[in-house]
Amino acid sequence: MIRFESPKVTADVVLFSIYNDNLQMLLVKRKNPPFRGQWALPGGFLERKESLLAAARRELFEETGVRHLYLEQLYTFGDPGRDPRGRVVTVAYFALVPSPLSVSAGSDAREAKWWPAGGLPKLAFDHKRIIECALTRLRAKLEYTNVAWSLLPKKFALTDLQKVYELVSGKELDKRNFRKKILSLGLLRPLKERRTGAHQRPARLYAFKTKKKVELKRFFK
Amino acid sequence: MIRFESPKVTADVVLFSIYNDNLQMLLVKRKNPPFRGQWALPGGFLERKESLLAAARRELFEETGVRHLYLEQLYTFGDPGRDPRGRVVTVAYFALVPSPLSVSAGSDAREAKWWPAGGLPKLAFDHKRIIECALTRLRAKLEYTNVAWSLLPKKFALTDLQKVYELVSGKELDKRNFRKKILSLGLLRPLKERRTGAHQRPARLYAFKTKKKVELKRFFK
DNA sequence: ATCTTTATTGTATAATCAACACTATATGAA
DNA sequence: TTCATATAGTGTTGATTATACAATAAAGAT
Repeated sequence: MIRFESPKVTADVVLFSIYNDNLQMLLVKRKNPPFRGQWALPGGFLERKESLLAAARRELFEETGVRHLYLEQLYTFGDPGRDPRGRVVTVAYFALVPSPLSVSAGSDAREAKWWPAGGLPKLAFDHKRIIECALTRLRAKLEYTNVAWSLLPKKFALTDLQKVYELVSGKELDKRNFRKKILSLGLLRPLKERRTGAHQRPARLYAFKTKKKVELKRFFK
Repeated sequence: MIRFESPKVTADVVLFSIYNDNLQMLLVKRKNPPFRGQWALPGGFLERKESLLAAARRELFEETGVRHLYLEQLYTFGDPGRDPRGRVVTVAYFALVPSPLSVSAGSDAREAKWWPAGGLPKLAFDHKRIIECALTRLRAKLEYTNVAWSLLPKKFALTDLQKVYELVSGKELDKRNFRKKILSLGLLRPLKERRTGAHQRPARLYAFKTKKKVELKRFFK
């Protein structure tokens, strides 16, 4: 029934974060051919007795040192010819970490770097397509789930949350309507604490009541 | 970099249709071990130089003779131990065909049969889980896309469309509100034709203006 | 005090959703 | 030809939700 040597299977991860007023993505520089020296998604081959999710988690940890994050399967890419070494089927994952995140310390020696979603370098393999797929998914999930909240730290101001929505969707939102809607969901707990900055009124901080995934009614517009 | 013999990759398909007042799914009886004689999803190993989508399409055609249908990637299952023969990664697809569909003529000699979603037999491998995943996807997509329309023939009455929504979602819908909403989308073209039945007023038939996938606002409730 | 910067709050209008019941038109039987 | 039956078709009202829009509050720096 098996008609040829099996494809190789990899797990690759599209990791998003927000800092510097930008939606950013983590890429690593390839140290081996093919595409040596080019930027690519972190990822690698599935190990024996390892689930796909575990492989994604392991690869990400090796590159970034990050262990706890939002991680879900994105899509599987398996067109013949997408890897010059031979048949490779890639199960892509989609991940979110709160900003700010220092990512320098990968145990893997590869260079890892955050890139703004708007200004990515030339990418190895079909990784451009995978990233487009991830961006589409992120924007879509923003509308009907609370995943975007994984991009924030434990304590945050409502303005921060609004910023996440604006940066990901690329649309400006009305502050009053945003706050009304978010608060009406009843998923945020206001904290005693405030955050103060230079020359401004201090902002009240909030925390999520739950870390669980929630399905919302379609969100904005 | 490759540490062990590669996993095998299969494409399996969860095919839905509606007839007999039921949401039905196509299963095939396995003629070889493992799970010989048990029911399973149609599918099989990826061929050389064949894309994942092409593999799903080919497997489905071999089992059912169906060529034109709605087909999208569902999810990839790769836990170690899900196939007793060894490591197998399955890319599952999700398919819809209009009813009624005669499916008897698979070129493959395997027995194929439609089963109502509510009364499935014991299934081989982890196919029960895959089917649950597909049902969840179908119900979700019903709410914010027009995919469910792939379950109808070219010409249909509004009652038929409502029936699709009711059978998939398991909820009864108000006839007046349903018709208002569907027609307000402007995606249906009323035909001259009517369909007549015994002892009843004839129903006007409609057709979809487009076959393309459309993203809708969240649909019912 | 005053200036600067960001935080916070409410209202009026429009659009959408949800609940609800009767009339219309065909067939077949009396 | 009338009647019974079965499904098709149609509007209104009240509730909820979405949108548009601008002034005041609190802190730090000078």
